[in-house]
Amino acid sequence: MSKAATVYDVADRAGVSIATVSRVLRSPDAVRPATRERVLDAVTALGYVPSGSARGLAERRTGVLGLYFPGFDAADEAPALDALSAETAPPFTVVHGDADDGDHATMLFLDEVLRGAELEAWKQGFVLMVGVGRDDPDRSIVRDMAGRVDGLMVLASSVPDDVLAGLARRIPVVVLSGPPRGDDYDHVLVGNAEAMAELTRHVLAQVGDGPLAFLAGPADSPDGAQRWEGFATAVADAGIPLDAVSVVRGDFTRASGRRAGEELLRAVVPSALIAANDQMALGAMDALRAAGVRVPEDTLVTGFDGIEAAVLSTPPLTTIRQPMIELGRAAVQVLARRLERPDSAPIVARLPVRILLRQSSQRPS
Amino acid sequence: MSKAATVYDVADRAGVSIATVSRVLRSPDAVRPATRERVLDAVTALGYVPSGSARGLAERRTGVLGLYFPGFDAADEAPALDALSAETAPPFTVVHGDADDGDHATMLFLDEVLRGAELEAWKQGFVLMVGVGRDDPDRSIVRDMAGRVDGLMVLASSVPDDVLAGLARRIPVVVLSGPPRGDDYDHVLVGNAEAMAELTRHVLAQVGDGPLAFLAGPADSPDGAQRWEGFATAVADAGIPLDAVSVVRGDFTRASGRRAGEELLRAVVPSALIAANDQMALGAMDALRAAGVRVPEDTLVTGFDGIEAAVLSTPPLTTIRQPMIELGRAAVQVLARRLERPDSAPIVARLPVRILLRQSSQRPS
DNA sequence: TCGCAAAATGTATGCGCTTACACTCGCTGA
DNA sequence: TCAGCGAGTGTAAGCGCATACATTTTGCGA
Repeated sequence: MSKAATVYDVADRAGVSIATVSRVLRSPDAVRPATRERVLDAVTALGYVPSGSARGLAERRTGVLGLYFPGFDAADEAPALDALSAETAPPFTVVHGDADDGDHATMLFLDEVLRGAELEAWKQGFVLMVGVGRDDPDRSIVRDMAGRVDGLMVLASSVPDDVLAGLARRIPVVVLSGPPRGDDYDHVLVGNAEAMAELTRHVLAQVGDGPLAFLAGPADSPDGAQRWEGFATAVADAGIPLDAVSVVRGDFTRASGRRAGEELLRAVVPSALIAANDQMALGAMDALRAAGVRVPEDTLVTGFDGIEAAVLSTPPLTTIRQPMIELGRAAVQVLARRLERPDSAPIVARLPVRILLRQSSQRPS
Repeated sequence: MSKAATVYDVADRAGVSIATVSRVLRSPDAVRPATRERVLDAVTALGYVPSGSARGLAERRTGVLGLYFPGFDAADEAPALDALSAETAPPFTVVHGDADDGDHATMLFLDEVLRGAELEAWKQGFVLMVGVGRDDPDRSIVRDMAGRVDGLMVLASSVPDDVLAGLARRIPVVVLSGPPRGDDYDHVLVGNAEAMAELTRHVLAQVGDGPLAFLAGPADSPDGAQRWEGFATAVADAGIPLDAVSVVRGDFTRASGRRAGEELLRAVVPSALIAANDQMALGAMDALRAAGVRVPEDTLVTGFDGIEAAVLSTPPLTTIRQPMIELGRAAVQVLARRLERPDSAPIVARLPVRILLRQSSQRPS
């Protein structure tokens, strides 16, 4: 790590000017093969790696795209870890039984978005920088990132409107999966409401006007709202009055789904139970099973998200899978396009959702 | 996006020199409150965001850490996606049944490492840049990253030795979870072998010298090798000759585990079956169940990885969970330490693994 | 052999910021 | 009253690279 070589060092060693060194790296055929060889030899000999900062400054573009996520509260309360003094720790610990991991779900989705973004960024020749939103008054990660990247992708509502507007004055911004708002931004949307409506129709087609139940998410969840909306649309379209539907609200956890299921059963056994996410649907199925209600024979159940546990449950849970990987990829594509055509009209890309029909929603014939 | 304001613009508007602007941003109390106000006003008015490149160049450090992963082959063959022309696509598609997602597992682990790294990077005031290794002859992402970051974390064997050595001359490098090799690098290790040995002892304590089976991974997998090693150590220590163990090799998939299980059963019903990963263990349990062999009454089974399906299986599968989040966090800590003390001796952090004892390995009393 | 266009290389400037150093004040203590 | 001082601010020199433009070299035809 001896002081990092620069173009000057390479130029010296190869007996050329720095311009030639730069050219060898940027447009190799602009320099005579013999010279090129000399330079490349010097490069490897010195272990030269061009400074991204200097490059970025001179080129006026960094080749980096930023992806900004809302924070996972859970992670912030992570226990302190001191790897540096862990030398004396035992190489393993034994755990009997298992604590429940809790709200893993949304994190997994974000991971997929990230993977998609990384993949596409690579294809387009960009590098990816990631940031997670945490409520830090003075040190703002988004601003920080905005100064380092050519374009920014933000998950809906992870950045306050005014801040976002400020950043958009400097670099292109694309908003992921949130409703178009301030709207000079580019957007990538997912048709959640439409898919939920379709799934609801699928269920209604089987249960006719039997008693219907909806297991809603927290009142302040935008996702939850969208899903309710799709459901409500389909129900209304079918000519069923919305107040004929039993609506119970949970908090997206399996436990809350279980409680909701028990609550529902005290009144009536619904012909179909549509949940705003998989965890709650699974919890409700627990409650149904405990009460001796069979799924799907007596009650149809559907979820939303497509978590792994949904395919492993008995019966397997019908659900809706958002194209998270594609979401990430699409965001990068949109951003790349925007960068090459800064003045074109705002782009809105809309991605198809996958409805996974499984046993829990198929009444046996 | 009107041409991005610079320090000069801000200085002009505030009626000060650029040095003062810089000072307001870097060390606010070095400037008189009144002046500071004027500058800050100008900053917000212009939507000024400092250029990371210029800053990095002047400061000779970027404040960015790089995390480099081995590539997921699966992702590379991802179908083309053209989000920009998707306007006409249907908002959803319906899928009956479900394709198996395949080797999700390792990706999930990497996601966790990433989360850990991001969390810790934030705590330490860094931003994170991620890169995925893909075999691209000319365009090398690692080099690219190396030029943009203050330090680099690489997953074991995702970077050829010679390349890594070159990069290490420029910036600090820490290697994650791989055996110490070239070794001037800092390392973060996980005691997989030790944990596997301990788990094996736990099993041996119950089955005595009953017939033992080991379900190995592919011959070329370093992970698989480590796990075998731990197992072999414990077996040898118990005075059991290694050739008394039935060893069957799989490829880490559930299907291969199932085949291996069937193969084993043709010879003998083992008292315990220790698998090199969860997928194969689950596959083997499928085979055992199909053959009417009860777990854990007749045969104890253990896995490795701690995937979600392992806790959902019947019976729940005993397994070993690597501390992936901590791995990421530790890597950042090590790197941060290295950056502030460039000349201290190579750091080796060793993280404890968690052994999750569940029903599949507990002979009922 | 010489002349000239094209190819190859060198020179010099600027990208936007940090920071060492120089400078200007308004005060303090002698 | 004035030297001396420190706080506050300005000036200017890079940081390492890309690149427009100037200069040299090469290749080729005459």
